[in-house]
Amino acid sequence: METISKNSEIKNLLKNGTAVHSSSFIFLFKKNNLNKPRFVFIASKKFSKKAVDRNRAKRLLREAIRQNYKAISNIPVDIALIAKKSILKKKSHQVAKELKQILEKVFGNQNEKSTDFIY
RNA sequence: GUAGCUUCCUAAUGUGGUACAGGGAUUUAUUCCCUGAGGAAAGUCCGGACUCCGUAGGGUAAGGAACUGCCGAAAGGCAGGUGGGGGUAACCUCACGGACAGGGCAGCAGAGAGUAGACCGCUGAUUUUACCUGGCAUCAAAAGUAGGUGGAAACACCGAAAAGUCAGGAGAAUCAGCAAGGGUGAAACGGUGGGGUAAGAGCCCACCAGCAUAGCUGGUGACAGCUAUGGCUAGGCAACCCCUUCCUGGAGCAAUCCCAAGUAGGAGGGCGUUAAAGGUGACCCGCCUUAGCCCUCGGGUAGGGAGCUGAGAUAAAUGCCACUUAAUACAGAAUCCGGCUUAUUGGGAAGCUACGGUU
RNA sequence: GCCCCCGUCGUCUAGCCAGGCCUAGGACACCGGCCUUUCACGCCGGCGACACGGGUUCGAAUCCCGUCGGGGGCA
Repeated sequence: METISKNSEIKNLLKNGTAVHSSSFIFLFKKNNLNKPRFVFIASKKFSKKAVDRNRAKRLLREAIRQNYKAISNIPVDIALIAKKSILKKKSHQVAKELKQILEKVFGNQNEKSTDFIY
């Protein structure tokens, strides 16, 4: 999976992306010009003072994406996942399940051809 | 055996899947191999390396350090010394130059809080008292007073008693001496005993504590022990200012250096020359302001690289699911080292202490 | 990551450097009472804090050390 590397692109995504809230994270997405998805995982210092907590939150989100990567591997979209505090109490499979529900809600069935309606 | 003290070690180079980062080999669909968080990586409390700014000498200011020895680049560590505090003990813990250089502080209480002080108290002298005890005297004085009688009144007559003196004691006042005792306080200018004295006091003496000086012994040293002599006693706070000795230039890898789009602007040169742009204005004239285009130059933004690593990223890698086990907690590298401090689980090692039992 | 600053009632603050008068003052808020037909204003009274743990000192909100929490700057 590919991450977004430029600071300006991330700021653009955070400013103009569409947000979907879940209990343990915020899902932000925006169409890009590539033919594959890109990701960014965010856990700020405000989220937790401890570096361990921030690292764990980002790993949980990355693991959730990895488990659901097949479903969105062809969709050209930039995705930001912003951690919420409650994610630290959850197991990895719970987070993956939450992400799966959101992906189905936003992008529909991955076999469906037209994803344009969401934009 | 139970309870405890001290000093340490260890974080599966675990197994099987499946992902991630860096490197290497092979190939250019790839596949394989190696390496990949900590004892605190943390707090950023110290010190150093490194880099830039400064010219770094001297002085001032500011900050820091301060018993001894060893190690160390320094912080700091280890061992020891002296003096406090805690624990039955093993042991733990705190402090460490100077208060005769100077300034400052000490509420309340208390007589007095700094070369201080006299409240109660102790002592002497003088004065005094209708006090007490004892001796002496029973004269004088008190007194012709109190009181009584007579009288209308003036007045006349009768007519006491205590308070005496000396000595001692007691009380009071004044003056002086004292600092032993009481009491206040966190703290009041050595302790005990004897002599001494009007009463007392290092006033004198003995012993003890402590101080200074000298000597000897032990120790590398801080210091300890012993002996002699001296003078009789010296208060607390420098984590208040301060004094003495020593140390410190400032900033920090988001430091710093290199490469370097686009846009705007700067400098130089050329072209252009009364056109153009902007403002005023509903519009025109008019008025005001400024430029335009091209080339070159360096500075420099986004971005990239170096700094940067036998972990070494730059939106930032160690994850997830099972298994075995005592293996969980605290917790995650961003320039690197050395410390300090704080957080913390399970297992293990060595030495030691107290209590109980057995031999 | 590196470097600074600050913690006092519910809130904003005074006191801190220069220790004792601090059982910590003031304003707003809150509670009760008075005033008013009632509310507001006003008056009176009450409740309420030195971030935490050690140390220095006779004595600490104040001085020293260590934790915890909050805020800011630097590309």
